[in-house]
Amino acid sequence: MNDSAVGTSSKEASKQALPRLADVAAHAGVSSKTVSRVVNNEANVRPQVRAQVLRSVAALGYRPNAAARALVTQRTHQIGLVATASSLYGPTAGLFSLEQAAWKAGYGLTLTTVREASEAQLEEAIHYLMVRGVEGVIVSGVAGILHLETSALAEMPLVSTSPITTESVKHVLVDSDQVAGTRAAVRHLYDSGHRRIAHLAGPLSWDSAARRRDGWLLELEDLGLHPGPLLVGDWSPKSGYEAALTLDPTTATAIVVANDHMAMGAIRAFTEQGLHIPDDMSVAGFDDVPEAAYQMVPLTTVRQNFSSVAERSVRELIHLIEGRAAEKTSIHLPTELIVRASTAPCLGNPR
Amino acid sequence: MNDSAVGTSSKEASKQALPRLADVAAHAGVSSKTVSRVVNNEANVRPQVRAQVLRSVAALGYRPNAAARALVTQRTHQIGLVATASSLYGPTAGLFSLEQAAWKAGYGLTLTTVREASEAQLEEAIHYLMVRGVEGVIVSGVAGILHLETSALAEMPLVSTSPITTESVKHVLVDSDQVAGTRAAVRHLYDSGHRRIAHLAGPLSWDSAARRRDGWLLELEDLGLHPGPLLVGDWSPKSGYEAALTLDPTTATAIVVANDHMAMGAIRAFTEQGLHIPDDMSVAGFDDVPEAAYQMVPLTTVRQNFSSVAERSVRELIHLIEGRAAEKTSIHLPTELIVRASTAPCLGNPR
DNA sequence: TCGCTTACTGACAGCGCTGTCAACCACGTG
DNA sequence: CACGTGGTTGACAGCGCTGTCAGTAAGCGA
Repeated sequence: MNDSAVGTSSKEASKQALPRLADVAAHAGVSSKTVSRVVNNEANVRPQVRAQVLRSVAALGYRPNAAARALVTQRTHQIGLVATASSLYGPTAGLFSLEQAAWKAGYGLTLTTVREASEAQLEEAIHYLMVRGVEGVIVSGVAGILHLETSALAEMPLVSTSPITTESVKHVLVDSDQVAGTRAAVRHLYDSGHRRIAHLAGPLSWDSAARRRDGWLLELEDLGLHPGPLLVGDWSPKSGYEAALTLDPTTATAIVVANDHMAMGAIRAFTEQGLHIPDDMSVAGFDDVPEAAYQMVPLTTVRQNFSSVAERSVRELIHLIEGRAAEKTSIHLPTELIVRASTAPCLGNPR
Repeated sequence: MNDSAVGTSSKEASKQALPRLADVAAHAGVSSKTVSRVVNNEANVRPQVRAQVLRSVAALGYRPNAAARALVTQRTHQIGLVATASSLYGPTAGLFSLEQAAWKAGYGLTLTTVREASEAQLEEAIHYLMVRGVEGVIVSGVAGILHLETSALAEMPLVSTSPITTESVKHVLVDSDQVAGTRAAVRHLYDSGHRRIAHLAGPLSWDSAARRRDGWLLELEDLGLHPGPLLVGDWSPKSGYEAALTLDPTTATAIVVANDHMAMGAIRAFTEQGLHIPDDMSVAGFDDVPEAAYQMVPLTTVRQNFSSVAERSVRELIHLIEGRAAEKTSIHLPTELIVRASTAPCLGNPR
């Protein structure tokens, strides 16, 4: 076996010049097509030939060229992710699960971000990914109800967390069941005797914020209760703190907060005002961030299973990419109420 | 202007068949090379020809094929990111800044994760990215001191947060100055009268955990103090809680914790044991997560500027990709001590 | 007027790979 | 012994784009 064999046939010396299929073929004494067969694990190659090719591949350190392969097969095995550029826990938590799920399915993940969730930015992001050759797109943690109608997008498989209106049939929504989540929180507070239940919502331009508020509203209605005060924050602990400061404590005995970080800010604000949590005010969060259980007052919250959402998103997207029609266009995964110490039975008399 | 013009010259009907350069060329009545010039914004094209081509590009909705372009230019303008698959705040926080910085520089970001930070997994991840055609790799939030010696990797530009030993000169380390961070926290406690200062470290297989511990040790040494107890957690609030439970409160009046989430768990544990924060025990964290300021006891902490680290990482990587030699092989960005309410002057008599 | 420079344009090859198809070989089988 | 038959292999074209280089037209000074 010759020892210096990498590179193009004739001349070539210093440049690294990655080995190509032809180099492996020459080294193994077969045609490049046969090497291609081995590399792609196709049938109908004699075992000993396959072994020899494999040896040459290892000897030369051959790695297939993705661009060349993509060019001829018209497949890139890349999926694109559009995320909002924020380090909010929610959008972030599913990210690595997304990558792992894609990886298991043989797809790579190209990431891009939008600063705000406008139609224009989203379309730009998707175009950016299309130029990059992705075969499908996941839109995660983007705010509102977006309408996309560029015809080029209509053929692009799309899975999103927010309802996006498209002309495409290749579009599925996968998310936690936000409505059921806040409904469960409200019901829990009701069962503990609370009758005046406030809500601290996320920015209502976000669909998930609006849906959590809807759950609060719907459950109150079913229970025959008038809604308590509605406050609005921006998901940040700071906004939770500031919003809670504006709440008149006589108007509510409990509050359902749209995420854990705002709930932490709110608890801080209530405490500063001399309210005791949970005796004077019950507080429920949403997300179950890792530190929720280890707060000074461990937080009652609605746990989202971000990795399930991520895995399901990838699964549905790959179905779309492979041409299988979606069974449902909208999938809501269950949430779980985790009762800890920030909620307690209502001490006052239920009105 | 004709209205139905997309597709290959002769036959073709139903299939979408994205327009190619040649289609645009035919539509505009020029050669495909001229279209290429316009699309790539090269000089020496008559303004009116350029305008006509641009009109045809828009009319057909042409988008260049990245694979074909990459094949001929040998450039993919993709960079790869290797991250550990955890939703730790630190590794996650810089992610979007990384993407934005790459985007501004004209590069795409391909993400991959490793479950644990072994040499084998890292090499596999980098190979995965190489097959995907990335021109450089950023390794973020990966634990220990890794040694890579595969010759193929030696040519791959690499920026990492942890010290990775390679034979490559194309390798730069960019990170927050961890040592200075904990030194500042220790110094702050010393200045408040504390003389017995404990440390709750992250998993010491992580280089950043080890360096934070070193900062604690070094500053104590400079101050002529004996180190207080050393506890070890795994970055999670839970581990902080459990570790703090094992601390004998008579052996320390203050503790420097290696991240905010463990600090939260520790505060919870101290409180359960009847210790008052900060009067009975001062606690300092690390990271400045958004909710740190809004805890029941707002957390004194060391703020890392994750977006600076991310931007600098991308900048250095692109320098390496473009062949400029690195000026420094190791860059430490400053941290900032944020004093809040979880640390206070020592009440007991300084030994 | 010629020669020379400059601005612009297009023909053509080929990046590294895979799909198609024909060729080949070793087996039975009629 | 001629003839399939199925397993195995390689020649060749071409995916969509860009680099090279030659060619054409226009401008300009002598």
